[in-house]
Amino acid sequence: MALISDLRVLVAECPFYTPVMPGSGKPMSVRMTNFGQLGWVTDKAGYRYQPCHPETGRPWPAIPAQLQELWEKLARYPHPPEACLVNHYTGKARMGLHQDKDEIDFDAPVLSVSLGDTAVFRIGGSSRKDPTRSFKLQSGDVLVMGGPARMNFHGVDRFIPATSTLLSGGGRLNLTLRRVNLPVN
DNA sequence: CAGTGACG
DNA sequence: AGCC
Repeated sequence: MALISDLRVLVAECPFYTPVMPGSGKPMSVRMTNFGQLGWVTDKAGYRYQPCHPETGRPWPAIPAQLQELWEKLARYPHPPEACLVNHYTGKARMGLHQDKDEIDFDAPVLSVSLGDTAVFRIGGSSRKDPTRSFKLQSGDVLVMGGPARMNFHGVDRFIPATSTLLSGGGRLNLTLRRVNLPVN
């Protein structure tokens, strides 16, 4: 897969870092980096989108063309993504139920690409108390959260080790393409 | 309070 | 959309 070799090169320029929770500074279990004009970051000060890597200070590299094309095909949204959050799951990494709500444009979908080990994904409704269900997300699966599902709570319970050989070190990579700001035109 | 948390 |  050509995307994987691209990703290796890009991640070398914008290394994964360990994000921490606002206020508490508690480290999250996933490691993160971003591509695109804007990247989602979290630190003691809060959640936000910013143009540069919090540790290197360099701008995030561009979103790979292959991912841009995937957005064009599947997002059904007439403007390009501005951000690609890259989450790396290793060991006991998980992601609790949350909403993606730090964007301004809620009309654009969030498009997620799973790579590497299979994830046990969980999704509920737009209210925290809505019932949830879980299903597996395999390497190569693309999930579009758009329309009424845009604000659904979702997370990753765990990943299942050794279910893919795509990533040399094992683990799971999740790429989420997002639009952040409202389009100007 | 917490919390992209634990639990579902 | 939030609301333990």
